[in-house]
Amino acid sequence: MTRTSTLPEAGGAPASADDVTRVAVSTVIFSLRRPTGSDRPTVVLPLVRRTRDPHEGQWALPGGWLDIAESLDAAASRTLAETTGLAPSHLEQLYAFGAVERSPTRVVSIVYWALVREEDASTMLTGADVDLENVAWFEAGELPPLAFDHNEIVEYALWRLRNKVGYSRIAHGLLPDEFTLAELREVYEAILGRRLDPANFRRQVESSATLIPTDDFRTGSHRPARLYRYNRDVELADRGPVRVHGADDPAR
Amino acid sequence: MTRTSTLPEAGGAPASADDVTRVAVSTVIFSLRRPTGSDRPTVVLPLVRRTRDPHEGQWALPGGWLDIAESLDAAASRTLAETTGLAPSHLEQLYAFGAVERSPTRVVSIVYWALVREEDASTMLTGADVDLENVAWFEAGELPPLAFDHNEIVEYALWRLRNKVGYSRIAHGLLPDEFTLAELREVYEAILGRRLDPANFRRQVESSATLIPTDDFRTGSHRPARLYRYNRDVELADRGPVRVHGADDPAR
DNA sequence: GCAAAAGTGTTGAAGGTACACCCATGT
DNA sequence: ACATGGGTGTACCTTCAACACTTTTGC
Repeated sequence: MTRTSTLPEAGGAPASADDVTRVAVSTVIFSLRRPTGSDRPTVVLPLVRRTRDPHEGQWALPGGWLDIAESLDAAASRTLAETTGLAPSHLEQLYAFGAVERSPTRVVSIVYWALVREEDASTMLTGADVDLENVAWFEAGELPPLAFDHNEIVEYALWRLRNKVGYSRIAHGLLPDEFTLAELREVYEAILGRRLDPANFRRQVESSATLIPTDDFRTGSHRPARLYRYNRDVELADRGPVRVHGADDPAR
Repeated sequence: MTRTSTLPEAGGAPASADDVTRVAVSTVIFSLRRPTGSDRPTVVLPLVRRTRDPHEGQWALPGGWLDIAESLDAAASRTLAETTGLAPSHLEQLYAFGAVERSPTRVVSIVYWALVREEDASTMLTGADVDLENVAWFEAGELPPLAFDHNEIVEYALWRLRNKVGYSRIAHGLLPDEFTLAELREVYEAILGRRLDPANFRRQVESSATLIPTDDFRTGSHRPARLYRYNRDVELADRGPVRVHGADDPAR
C-alpha cells in the first residue's frame, strides 16, 4: 500500500497552481462500537487529523486526490485504505460537493460513504503504515468542529444511512456472517436512534426472506437465540438504476 | 449569455493536455409534450448534437466545463442555459460519473437532472444564441444511441425521477401555476408509465395538504374541473439533509 | 337524453404498532 | 424459583387499491 497522494483540499496537489480545479475523494466511514459499560452499539466513524494548512490540526474526513488513471470508486477505496487501513463492506457515492468557497483553492470533492464491520474496525490498530497518531474514532452524534464543510457532509451521510437502512439490507455490512435477530435489531436501533419492538422487528425481517436461519444458537443467561445468515441471492430494490459497466456507477 | 465554455468530454478544454482530470457538468432535462393526436403527455428531453470528436455527430446530454470560479450548481444552470436556452423549474444533482474509460481523455462528469415546464420548453425555439440546428427533443423512452455513457445516465435519471415523484411534489415543476387534478395526474402517469385511479389519486393529494384549491374552473365538454395551486408553505420530507450553505448542496 | 369527466362512498386486503403472553435457558 | 431475553398470538389502526355510484357540464 503505497502513498500516492496526500490528504485532499490542499497541499501536495497534483497540479501546482490555483488555476485548476482539483478533484478530491473523501469517505464517511461508519462502523459500530459498544461503549464500555453499555452493551448497546453506537455509530462511530474514523477521522484523520490534518497535518497541514488549511485547517491544520483539525479533524477531517479521510480522503485524497483522484489519480488520473483511476475511477472514482477506486480512488475512494484506495484513499480509505491508505488513511485508515480499513476495508469496507459497503461503499457508495454520496454526493459531489463543489461550492467555490469550501476550500481556499478550488476543490471539487466526490464524497463516498462506507460501512466497516465492527470486527474489521480493529484492523486499524494493527494496520500497516497508517499514521495511528492522527486517526481516531468519534461517535457520529458527538463530533467536534471539523475541517471544511465536513460536519455538514457527515450529517448528510447519516441521513442517507438512516434512510437506506429502511428499504435495503445494508445493515448486514455492519454485522459478521452469523448473527442473532437481536444483534440485527441493535444495528437498526443504533442507526435510527430509537428502540424497535422485538416482536414486530422479527416478523418484518422474516417476511422479507432476506435471512437464512442456521442450526446454531447463541447462548447467554437466557433462552438461546437462533443465528441467521444473510441470503445473498435476494437483491432488494436496492441499487435502483441499471448497473452500468461494472464499476463506478450509481449504487442507488 | 456568452459562451464561456464548449461542450464537455473533449475539445476546447480549459487545460490543454491529457495529464489532468477535467470536470464537466451535464444535465438530463425533462419536460412534457403532448404528441399530436394524443392528449396524454409524454416525457421528453433535449439533446445536443456533438460537433467535434469524440462521438462527433452523435447526440449527447447538454453540458459544459466547470469554470474555476463557479459552483457545480451554477455550472449546471449556466451550461443548461447556454446549450438549450431553457430555464429549469427544478435542478438537482444526480451522480458523479468518473470511470476512466468513459472518454478518451480523463473527464469526471457531475451530472444533474432538471425539470422544465411545458410552457417554458417552447422558449428554446425563440431563444437567443442557441444553435437550434443541433438541439432536438426526444421521447425519453425512445432514445437513439447517445455519445459516451449518456444512455445509461438518462436511464438512471429516469429512475430517480420516477422514484422521487412518489414521495415529493416535484411534479409541480412540470406544471403551470394553476392546474386541475386530472392534469396533475397525467404528469404522474407520464412519469410512472401507468394509469392511476382518478378517485384514489384525488384523495391522496388532497390528504397531503400540498394543494390549495382556487375558485376557478377549467371547462371542457364535461363537468368543469377545479383549478389548484401548489402550497409553497408545505415542505415535504423532500430535501432530506440539512440545507448546507445556500447553494451547491444535496437536494435529497 | 347521452357522453364524458368530476367528484364521493364503500369495501376488503395488507401492513404497521402496541402489547399480552408463553418458552427456554443460566443462576 | 425467577430473571432475562427469545419467540408467538392477536387486536387495532392506517393506508391503499378496486370499483360502484352520483354530479355537472357540452352537445
